Amino acid sequence: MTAPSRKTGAMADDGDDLHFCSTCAFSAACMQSGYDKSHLKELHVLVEHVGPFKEGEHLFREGDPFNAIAAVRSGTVKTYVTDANGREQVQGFFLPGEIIGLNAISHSRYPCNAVSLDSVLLCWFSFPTMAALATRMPGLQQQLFKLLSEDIGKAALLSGNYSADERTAAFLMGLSRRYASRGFSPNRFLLTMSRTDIANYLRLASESVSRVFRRFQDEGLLRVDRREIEILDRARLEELSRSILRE
Amino acid sequence: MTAPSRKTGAMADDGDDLHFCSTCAFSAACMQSGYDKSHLKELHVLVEHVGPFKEGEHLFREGDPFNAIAAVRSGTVKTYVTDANGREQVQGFFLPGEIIGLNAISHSRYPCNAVSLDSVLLCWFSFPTMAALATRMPGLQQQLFKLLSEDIGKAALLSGNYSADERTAAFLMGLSRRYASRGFSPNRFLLTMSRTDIANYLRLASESVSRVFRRFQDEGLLRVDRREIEILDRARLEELSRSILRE
DNA sequence: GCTGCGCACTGATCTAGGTCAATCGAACAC
DNA sequence: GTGTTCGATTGACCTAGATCAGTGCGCAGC
Repeated sequence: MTAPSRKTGAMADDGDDLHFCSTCAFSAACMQSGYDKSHLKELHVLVEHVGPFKEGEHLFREGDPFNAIAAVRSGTVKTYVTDANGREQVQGFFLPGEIIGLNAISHSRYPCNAVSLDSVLLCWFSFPTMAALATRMPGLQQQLFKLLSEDIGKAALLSGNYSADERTAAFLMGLSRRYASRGFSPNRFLLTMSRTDIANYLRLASESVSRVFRRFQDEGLLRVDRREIEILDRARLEELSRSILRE
Repeated sequence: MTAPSRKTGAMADDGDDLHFCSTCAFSAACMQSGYDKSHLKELHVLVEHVGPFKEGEHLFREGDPFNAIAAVRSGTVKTYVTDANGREQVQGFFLPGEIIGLNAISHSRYPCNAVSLDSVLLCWFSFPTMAALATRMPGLQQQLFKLLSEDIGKAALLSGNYSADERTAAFLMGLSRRYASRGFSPNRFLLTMSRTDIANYLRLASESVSRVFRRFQDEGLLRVDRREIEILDRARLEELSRSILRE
């Protein structure tokens, strides 16, 4: 929560027509929800644009008091906890447009750490303000319920007992779909995280991730060059990830 | 959602002072949230008491349209999905007082199956009504956010890569705490689910669950007799489950 | 150019837990 | 009582993936 170059009163230099940043999921949601100028007073304290965070900088740490959720504007954020034996358990990667911190509401503290993997820009949304606004904008309330509910499902995905191949395929297809939905190429993208991060996310050893990548490449499913990924056999990868991504 | 002996207009025979059933988490929440008689009109369609469901009967199935969340009044409910190879993945067990179906909001369909493990009584809460009410009762809205947020955390617990011992210990201590918080004995309780269900929940083979139970018994951590559990060395079990249950 | 550093990769082993196959035993029907 | 059934248990293997130990290699600093 200690952010560099914080801009209080977010709307200040964004122009009058853009009360939410273009990449935020809430933007559309709020517009659809009957937002109008009469809500402007709240909006002035609702959104706060911050960043850039440098690679390795923390957005918040486990135990920090919670009062805002964040939308990624650019870059990638990793959330993780450190378990009893000091091992890092990666909980998720957040791409532009995705929302971080919904799991912090219940205990009013962030239950995990969040760190930027590259140069990251964020919007902070004051949660109390958001909630207050939601009582007057049923569509916004519904959107929040929906986002929260989605995150329950996402968290459950990881928990099945799947093979290293299935996990890895699902990880790649998941990224591909998410990039595609933001208008990036679904078939060529850069991994912004290390093999170790991927492994900690998939509950594998980083060596296993290397081996699976290599085998996928040998079998013509994809091309891997360092952190560059090219999907070559989408159908086969979809097939492998079907049991995890469901449908 | 095809319920036996449904009572429409839930309040009918519950007495005027008890607009929510005593075991429902919402009961307290709504009372704290400024609930008063003026909300009575909504309440008449908000809650619907149903049951009993017999062992093995389904409350809902994957893909059913969602319009209500359920609070368990008595008995145990198991939620699960069936993966591509036909294996059952148990997502959770729900004890009296716990809420089922929050993960269905996002897609307006239940994403899993729910089946009763013994004789089950439920309250259904119409979710649209609940949400509408929440716009006028900020405390209720907050409570819903909190429940949803909690479920994200719960779903993440399973997903770590922990040993069979840790998983099993965490499962037992989790049950123990949940029973305790409902006023039951934390040290002696009956498992309402089969070894296979436990194994499918913990992502182990049922044989492994048997072996861990036996070893825990040999080491004096607990006494197991069929489905009866007695916790003997709470400290050691807490220790084993610490990395999963986190504090 | 060289050197050093940190990932990424690869190969050789090890092991936790899965799988397979019996056996046991409580609960129920008769 | 006697079967019968179905989950639980136990033992004997086996295997996916972890671990350990190098090796390779792009890149930054000089």
